[in-house]
Amino acid sequence: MSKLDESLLTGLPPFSRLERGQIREILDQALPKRYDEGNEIFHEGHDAERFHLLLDGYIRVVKTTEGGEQIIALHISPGQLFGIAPALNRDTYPATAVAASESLALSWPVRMWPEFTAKYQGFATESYNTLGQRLGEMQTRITELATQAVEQRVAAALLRMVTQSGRKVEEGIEIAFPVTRRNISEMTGTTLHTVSRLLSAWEKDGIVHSTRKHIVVTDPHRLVVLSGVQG
Amino acid sequence: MSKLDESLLTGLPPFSRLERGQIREILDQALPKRYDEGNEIFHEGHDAERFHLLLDGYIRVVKTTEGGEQIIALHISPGQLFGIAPALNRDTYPATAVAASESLALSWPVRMWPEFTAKYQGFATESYNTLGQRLGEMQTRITELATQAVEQRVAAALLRMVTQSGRKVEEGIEIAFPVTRRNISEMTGTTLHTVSRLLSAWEKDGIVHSTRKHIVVTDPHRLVVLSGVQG
DNA sequence: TCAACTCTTTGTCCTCTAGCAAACTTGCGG
DNA sequence: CCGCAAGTTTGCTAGAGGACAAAGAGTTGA
Repeated sequence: MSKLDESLLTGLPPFSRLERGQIREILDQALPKRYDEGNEIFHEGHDAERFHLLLDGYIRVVKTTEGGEQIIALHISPGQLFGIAPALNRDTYPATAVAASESLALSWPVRMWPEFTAKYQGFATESYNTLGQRLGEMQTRITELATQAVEQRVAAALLRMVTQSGRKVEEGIEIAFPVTRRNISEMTGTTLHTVSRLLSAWEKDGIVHSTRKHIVVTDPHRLVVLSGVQG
Repeated sequence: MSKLDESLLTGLPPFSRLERGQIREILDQALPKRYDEGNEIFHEGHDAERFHLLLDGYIRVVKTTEGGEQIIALHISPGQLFGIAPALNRDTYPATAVAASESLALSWPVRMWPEFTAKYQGFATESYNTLGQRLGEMQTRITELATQAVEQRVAAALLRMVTQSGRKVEEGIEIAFPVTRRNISEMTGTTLHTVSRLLSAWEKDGIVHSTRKHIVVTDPHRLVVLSGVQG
């Protein structure tokens, strides 16, 4: 296997404060792996053997209820750590990670986590920052689910995806990974039927343009209004 | 001010691995404070100047939406840290903390957080454990809100409070701090009206006995069934 | 090129529960 | 002891959105 290039990690928050030599060390111990769309990176309840860093693609972190319904806990974008159970002293993964599109990730054995945090100044700090942000996002979702109507939640979910992974195209801003109506319903706690109706209505109003697994937001501003954010 | 007794901290998870001398040091720097029911400990958005440990009583951590609605993010029981913004490198409190009953808490300036985690072996570990648990609880609530009906959510909320703070009385198990119908609605994303109707129905079925601000669960098992947990 | 899937759209029905309104109860402060 | 505020109960109504059903469209693979 050829050596990984150091530029992969330079500039990513968890590693931004490290020196070249340190990054070299870290990379030499990383296991890179490619995942096709739909492939699992790890599974809920299984032993947390490795922690991961997404280099390219998108990951959905999913939880399955006793009733068999799925809900999407989190979207991971390139540059983010995920499956960081060791940071919380957990020994199993609390959810399942699935590639939303073809993805490339590095991973390390969990036993290296203490070493990373102790040895590399700033790694722990950045990791706990990330954790804090996720805690905040979850809080936001709880609030939304508890107080907002379905339409607002779906609008907010689209905006979140656009913000996190929007790529500009001529019509507007496109969500950079495949999303189905069902996926959106799993993010917002509704049914795919309702999501479909909403998207159809918004399409008619010229707010979005959507095809199969593919959504372009043509009028982000009106979506913001729909999401119910006070100015 | 007389010295605080060391036994206050001995046995609490964050400090369980410390020696007497260390506990003495920590206590000497703590500021104890009493709060009446309804008093604020800290307010959302304000500078996070101190982190806190609840010794006695119960704390509600509350978030207010733009629309003015409140939702209860978290309940804190004696022995738990709260307002630990510094652990996540935040410099403002993400939510408001209010005493649910008369409470006693210690607090320390946030600048001591790095010292605590560095100096006292196990403090950081235990703190991040706590954080992991809270993350898990939030995940559970998101799942509930997204997939369960109101009745199941209210049943689950009651059970959670009973588990966290249940005290045995002759009729059954009593929630150890004052709770209003409105409070429960703020935990479950419904209205106080609906909660009132549910409690009335359950009272009729002999599952709970409730008075003003006060709830006793007389048949926990049937409540578990209502909450929809699969066996 | 056909078959099987997966994803999407649309229609209809019906339940749950939010919203509104009003009365009642309890407890506290003056 | 009274009056007021906070908390609770209950009735009524309308509407959102879930459940079910069925058909259409796009993709994949044999």
